[in-house]
Amino acid sequence: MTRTHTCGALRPDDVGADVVLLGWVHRVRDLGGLLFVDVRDRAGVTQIVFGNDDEALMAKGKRLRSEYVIGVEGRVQRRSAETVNPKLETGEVEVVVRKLTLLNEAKTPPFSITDDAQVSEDVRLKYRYLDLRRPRLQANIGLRHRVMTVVRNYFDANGFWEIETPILTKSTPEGARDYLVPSRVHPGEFFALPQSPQLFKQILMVGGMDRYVQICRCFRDEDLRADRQPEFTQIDVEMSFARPETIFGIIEPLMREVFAVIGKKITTPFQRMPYAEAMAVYGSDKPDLRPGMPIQDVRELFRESSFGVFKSIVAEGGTVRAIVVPDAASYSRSAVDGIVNQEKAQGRHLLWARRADDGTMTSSFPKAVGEETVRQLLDATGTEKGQLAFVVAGEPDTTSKMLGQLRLNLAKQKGLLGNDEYAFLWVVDFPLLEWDPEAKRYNSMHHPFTSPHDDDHALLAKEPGAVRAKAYDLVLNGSEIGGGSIRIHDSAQQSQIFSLLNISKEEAQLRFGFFLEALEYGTPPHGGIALGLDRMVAILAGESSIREVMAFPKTAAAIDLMAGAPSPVDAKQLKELHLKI
RNA sequence: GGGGUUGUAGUUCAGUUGGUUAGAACGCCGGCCUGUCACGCCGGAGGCCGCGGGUUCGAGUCCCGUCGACCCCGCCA
Repeated sequence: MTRTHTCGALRPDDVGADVVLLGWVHRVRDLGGLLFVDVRDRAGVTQIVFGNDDEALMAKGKRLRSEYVIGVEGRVQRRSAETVNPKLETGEVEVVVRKLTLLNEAKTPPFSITDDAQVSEDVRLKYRYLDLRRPRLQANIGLRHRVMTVVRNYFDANGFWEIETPILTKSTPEGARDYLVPSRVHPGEFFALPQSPQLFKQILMVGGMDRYVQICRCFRDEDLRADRQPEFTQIDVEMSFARPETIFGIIEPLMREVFAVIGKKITTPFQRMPYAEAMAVYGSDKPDLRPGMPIQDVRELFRESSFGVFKSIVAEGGTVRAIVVPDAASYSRSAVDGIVNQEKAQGRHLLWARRADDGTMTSSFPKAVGEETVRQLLDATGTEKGQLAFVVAGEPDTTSKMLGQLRLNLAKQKGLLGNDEYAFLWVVDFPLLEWDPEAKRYNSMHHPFTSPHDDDHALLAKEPGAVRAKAYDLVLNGSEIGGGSIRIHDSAQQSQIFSLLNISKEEAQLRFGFFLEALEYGTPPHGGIALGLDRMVAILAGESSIREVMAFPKTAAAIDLMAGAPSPVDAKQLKELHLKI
């Protein structure tokens, strides 16, 4: 039996044709002398009909159950006007069965193969092969494929070569925890799975490959989240002779093409925002611009104010910050108190002030502060009638982070995170280094191969913490979907950075010696970026977890519920690998 | 590592102040039914109440522990 059409293909034009459909029994409707079966495949659902003129055939049809795999030979027939099903793409026709072949039986599935079936995620993950049959995942996985195809074609058209890099590679114990693979041949030694092909792609630039791209799997042994899996897929990009603008100029049109896959037009160039501004105004290095509500600094109002608490915080170098909630008329006093109490439970003190629709001011500021100060605050923050301002005082960093979280929570509650809105943003000018107070030393914010900003070279010796990096993150709707940098191509500068990071020559040699040596053989200036494919596709699909766009994701405990991995192994295997548990 | 939500039939859930035989819907099985499409109607089966311990005359319900799922913080150069 050879398939002539998919189950989503037949239309009135096909009436009279003899066709063969292959697929799964989606639903059976047995009316006694008449039997309808919906046959489903990746493309859709088609109704087939058994009449009782052929008793043997009817009897065979009546034995069909959900998810049996069948082949159907028959003639396409137009449905009468009353029996057309407008919910089906193929609903104007049906196939009158002439021959039925049972290709395979199926156990009764634990959940029905429809999107409306409510199933807990552990059941879905255990029976992932059934979950994958459902329209939602079929659509998501199909979308993922189309995005990957667009990406490959785009980079090919722009002169990039897709080059594979090793999966078994060298552990570089900075950054995330490595997944290790023991070497059988070399007792006591290990490969690591790549956290990203960082060094290899840079060496490809040394190797004159000029433009590299790879849709590659990366591995990080860290705790999971809705947007983090231990293995995930990056669109990894590296270009010789690149400046940040070169990278933006390649990625922005790519995003246009990717979003065209779901029929969305996005505007380029994307907004750019220095890291410092993102932190101050949105309390995050990956701000979601959709809900508005920027954080405002109102410290000057309180420098000489009658509000002693705020005044002394400002005097000690702290700050006072606020966000204004629009359309807050619906917020009852108890709702506002609820928000304040929630913050209080986390040890954070939140004040508020509002203007009612009639202009009346109310606030949680102490009486002694006075109405005039509250009015100034509302004026300064632009809080209009029907709006509400939340205010917090303290260290700049803490206040911003707190208000940043609050604004996201409020936005979520108020439904301000439009699912059809795409707010792209380049966050630029990241600090090169961040101070680790415990270890009392600097760490790379991005990675140790990131080039310092041209204007900040002089600061390297004097004030390393103030040096900006030529690093950039691509942020979409509050999700970090990519990050990259221009790299150091000069081995002397690379050594300088290592010494700032307190990595000794010997240590650097041990960890990245091969890479440092490569830098000495005529390395072109270069830079790149890595985009998180899973996160990108999740946003395109409107999913809140990347598990919904991966065929075989792991649980929050990093377990594959279907395959049952990880699992113990034979003593023999351990012995060969020179391992003892 | 920490915080929160959660676990009862195949699935999703209900289950009162601790009290007879643990319910519903869908699914499943059987019967009837010639225009259904979430077919309908009639009947039936189906439970280690996650697991272990404790309190109690008595535990799905209370207590302790443990395991799994999800979300968040830490972590993720």
